[in-house]
Amino acid sequence: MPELPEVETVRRGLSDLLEGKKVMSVKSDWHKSFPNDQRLVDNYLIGSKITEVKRRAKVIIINLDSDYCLMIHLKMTGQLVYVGDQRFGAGHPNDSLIAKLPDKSTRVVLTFKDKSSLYFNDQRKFGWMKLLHKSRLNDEPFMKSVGPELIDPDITNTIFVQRLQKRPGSNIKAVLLDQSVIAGVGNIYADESLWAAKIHPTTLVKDLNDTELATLREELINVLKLSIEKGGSTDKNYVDAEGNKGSYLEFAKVFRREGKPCYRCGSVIVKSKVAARGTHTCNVCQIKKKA
DNA sequence: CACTTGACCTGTCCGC
DNA sequence: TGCGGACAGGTCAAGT
Repeated sequence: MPELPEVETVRRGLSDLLEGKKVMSVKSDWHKSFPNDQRLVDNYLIGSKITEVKRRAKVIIINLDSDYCLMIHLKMTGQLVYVGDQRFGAGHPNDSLIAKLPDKSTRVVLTFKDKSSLYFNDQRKFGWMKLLHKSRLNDEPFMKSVGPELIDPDITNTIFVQRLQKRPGSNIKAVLLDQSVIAGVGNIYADESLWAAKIHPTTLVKDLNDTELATLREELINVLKLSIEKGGSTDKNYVDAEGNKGSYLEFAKVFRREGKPCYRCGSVIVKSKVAARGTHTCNVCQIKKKA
């Protein structure tokens, strides 16, 4: 999906657009995208007002003024796009996307009292929107296992290193992608931060010293913060709450740059498979290390 | 237990 | 133009 910067960008947009909106109706024609009991939907979603839009790792949480909330995971291709009266305005930059909604990727539509709507689009149907009692949120499997986020200032380098070193025999990229170790990093920002830290993705955690891990942490934080500033990365599907694409990939150093020269040394960026994911590296700058 | 692979889906692109 | 296969930003369950 969208990784932490994309989800945070969506959250910020929705927070401005949705707070105070009263839900009037919900429509979904793909059960796995909206796996909720109709009675609960009728009693605790319809007629409720949105009070707050939060994020934890790559999950969005929309709090309602009932005791319930919506927990949303966008997975690979999910979008949450709000359409208000700009659909009818002239010259809006996103007219083309917004005017077409709902489209064939639309899985759930929430309509509000003021006639505006929130579209949950998800081409690949991996994502979901669950209505949960607020007190049960932390019983969800994802919430139970999810680790801390590096953009949280309380997560010191010591904590970061301790968490990674619980997986000494795994390659560093697989560990960065494991949400129970560190939350929010996905394929793009794993590749970007490893390039910046000059670490090859197949290097085993136990073969990295404290200096290298400290550098990796710094670079992860830099990459995540820069991407949030740029509104995230749009590779194919990702858009924010108003249908805008993110611009981070214009600044990417390796991701999707296979065949192009490394910005540091000029060698050709190559694509391989690590941890079952497409992986971009400069194999001159990023040497696989063995202790 | 630690770690890796397949499954969940649709759409697109590439080679034959 | 069609068809098969690989691949796509994520996470689980099931395998070794």
